[in-house]
Amino acid sequence: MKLNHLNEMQKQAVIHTEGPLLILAGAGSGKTRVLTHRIAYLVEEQDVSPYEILAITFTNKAAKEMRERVEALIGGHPRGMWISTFHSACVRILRNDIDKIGYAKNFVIYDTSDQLVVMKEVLKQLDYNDKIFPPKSMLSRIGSLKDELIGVKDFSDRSKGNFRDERIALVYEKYQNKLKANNALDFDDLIMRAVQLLMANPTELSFYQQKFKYILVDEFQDTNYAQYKLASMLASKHKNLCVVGDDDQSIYGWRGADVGNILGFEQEFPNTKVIKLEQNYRSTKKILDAANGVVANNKSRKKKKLFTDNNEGEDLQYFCAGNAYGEAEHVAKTIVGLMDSENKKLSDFAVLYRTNAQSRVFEEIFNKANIKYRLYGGTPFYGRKEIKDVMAYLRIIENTADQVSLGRVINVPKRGIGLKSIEKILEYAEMNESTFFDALIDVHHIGSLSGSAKAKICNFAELIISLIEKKADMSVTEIVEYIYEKTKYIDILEKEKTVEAQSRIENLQEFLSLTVDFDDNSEIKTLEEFLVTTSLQTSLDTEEDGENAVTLMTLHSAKGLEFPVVFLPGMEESIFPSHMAIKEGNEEEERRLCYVGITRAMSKLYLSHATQRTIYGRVCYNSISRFINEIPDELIARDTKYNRKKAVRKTTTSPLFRGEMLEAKKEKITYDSSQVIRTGSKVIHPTFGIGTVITFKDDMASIAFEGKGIKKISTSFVKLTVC
DNA sequence: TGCAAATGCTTTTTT
DNA sequence: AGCATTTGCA
Repeated sequence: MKLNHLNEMQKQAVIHTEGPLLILAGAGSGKTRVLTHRIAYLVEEQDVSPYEILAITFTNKAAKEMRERVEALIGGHPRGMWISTFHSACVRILRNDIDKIGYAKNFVIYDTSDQLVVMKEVLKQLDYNDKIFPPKSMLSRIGSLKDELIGVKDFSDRSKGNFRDERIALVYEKYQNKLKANNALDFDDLIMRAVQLLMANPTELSFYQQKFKYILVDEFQDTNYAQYKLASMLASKHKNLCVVGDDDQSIYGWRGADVGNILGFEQEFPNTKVIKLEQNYRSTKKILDAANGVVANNKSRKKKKLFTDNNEGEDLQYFCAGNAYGEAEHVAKTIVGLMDSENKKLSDFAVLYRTNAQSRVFEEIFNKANIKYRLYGGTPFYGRKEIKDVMAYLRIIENTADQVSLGRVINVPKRGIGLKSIEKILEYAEMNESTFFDALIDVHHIGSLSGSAKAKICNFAELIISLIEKKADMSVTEIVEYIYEKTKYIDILEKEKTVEAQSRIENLQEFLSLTVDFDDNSEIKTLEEFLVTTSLQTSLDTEEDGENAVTLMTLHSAKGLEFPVVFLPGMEESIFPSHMAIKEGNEEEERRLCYVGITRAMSKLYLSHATQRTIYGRVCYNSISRFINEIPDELIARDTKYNRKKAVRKTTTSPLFRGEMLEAKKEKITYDSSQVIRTGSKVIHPTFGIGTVITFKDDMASIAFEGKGIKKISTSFVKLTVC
């Protein structure tokens, strides 16, 4: 196997196969290449069986990519090798042996919205006020407990004496019991339960320890305690644990990721070999220097400095726009310009923003400018109501204990089973200590229900039963078609004749093409398998390859990707760094996020800032981001009259600081001065559309909009286009 | 039961 | 602003 296209450090990382290995891989230093070569090297040169290798990533996409690259290197299918995410590896372990910790093997996986349903029920039953115990924050608290492998018992013990925590411990207990009764696990359970299973069952643990002679973990800086524990447990026999990560790219601390796992790795694993990959192959010198300059401001980090043999490159471009629209227009113009002058393709560009809300303006402007884009994130396909409904039917068929799903669709589409009827069924179930589903079947014995209610419930129960009977000899597609047919879901939507209903129908049809794809291509074609893969899938996984479009995504989703030209808009205090981060003192993580953003760029980087921006419907005047000022001055070309010293002084905690407001207002008027608004002018308003100016004094205009009435508009706050 | 109106949120979100 | 959820009323 040829390794001569690897640099010295990369080569060492590939051939050092025995014992713990920590690879500190800077951005763009070729870590995926190292990982894949390492796996290929083990198989080809060291005669390691693929069966003995476990490679863990965080995303399905990364796992898929790694698998493909390994296949390309060894020229074939690595049979028996586990290349998977933490979660799917855990599902695999749990599927085999979860009965040993009191679950049934056909468990379902609950997503965030399912969790919320369960949590609300818990709080209701405990009679806790959901203002004092908000369901969402209860879930996030419990989530972090699970990330740290703190079970119900542990937490209840350690919260003694703390009034609030004692109560939360009850919530936790009840929540876990409910999940178990539904034979369901949430995402955090997947990891925690897998660890619990292995800890409680030495036979199973030693089976996996024996099996996995070589373990690799990618993005190690993003592991939480539970994931770390899982990896180290599995590796404790052979001690061939190779972890790859970059503490400077740790951006998921808020989700329980612990940089300590990477920083303390050498202490935890004696005789760890440490290899640093510091040569960057991605970016120009100037881009890299900018990234280094920013991240150097962080106090807690392993000292390192990326270098590159790449060209010096161009200056970074900085632009100060009047508002978010001006900012997006500038980006659009730059894209069009570069396509023209440098033959760039749409897919060469990425716009990376801090919050999803920022995408809207870009979408609007790109649509106007006829720039094709691909938006990542947002509501995932599987999160759509209609899709969740179909999935709920499927989940019930697989696991009738799943009350959340039953509750979800018992009256969807509407079949006249109301809340009161459901309560009566629940009562009956509780009295007889049966499941909700069994109560449905027994519906005739529920005296409190009216005859018509009984009939409706009976119909529903029969539908489910017929589905269960048929599932064995039907493909997933056939089952779904059967559900559509029997529930008349699509027919009912068609009668609505609304745009939403139409898009729901399209989604339901799209869902069928997913099931067809599954039926054709999946190795295991059971409904159970379909449910697992879909539960663990996200919007990021559905890629249309070869698509020529500009990428729009958050900085978080951009990790691991690269683009020739990158735009970082919204470089403003309280956007980036976000006001939450400033308030909670998480500045360093934001800075790392900025580092991630800058290092996505290969040859061109554009940063921008808008003096005025509407956030949550309020107009804000944010000062320029501290991160801009941390980029060495000589690397940036400033396409503006903006004065750096002034901005540094201007930085305040409140975005609505008075002085800034006045200053910004002045600037804004200059921005719009090319337009002449007078009585009778036809103007275009970004939200109201076309209108006619009735009166205009100072900067206030009364404008009549077609079908929207007369609005008073401040022309210095809203960008009006005169036509 | 079903709807419209009122209210409440809102950083990031690999699974 | 935009969205989702809850509330209040017919």
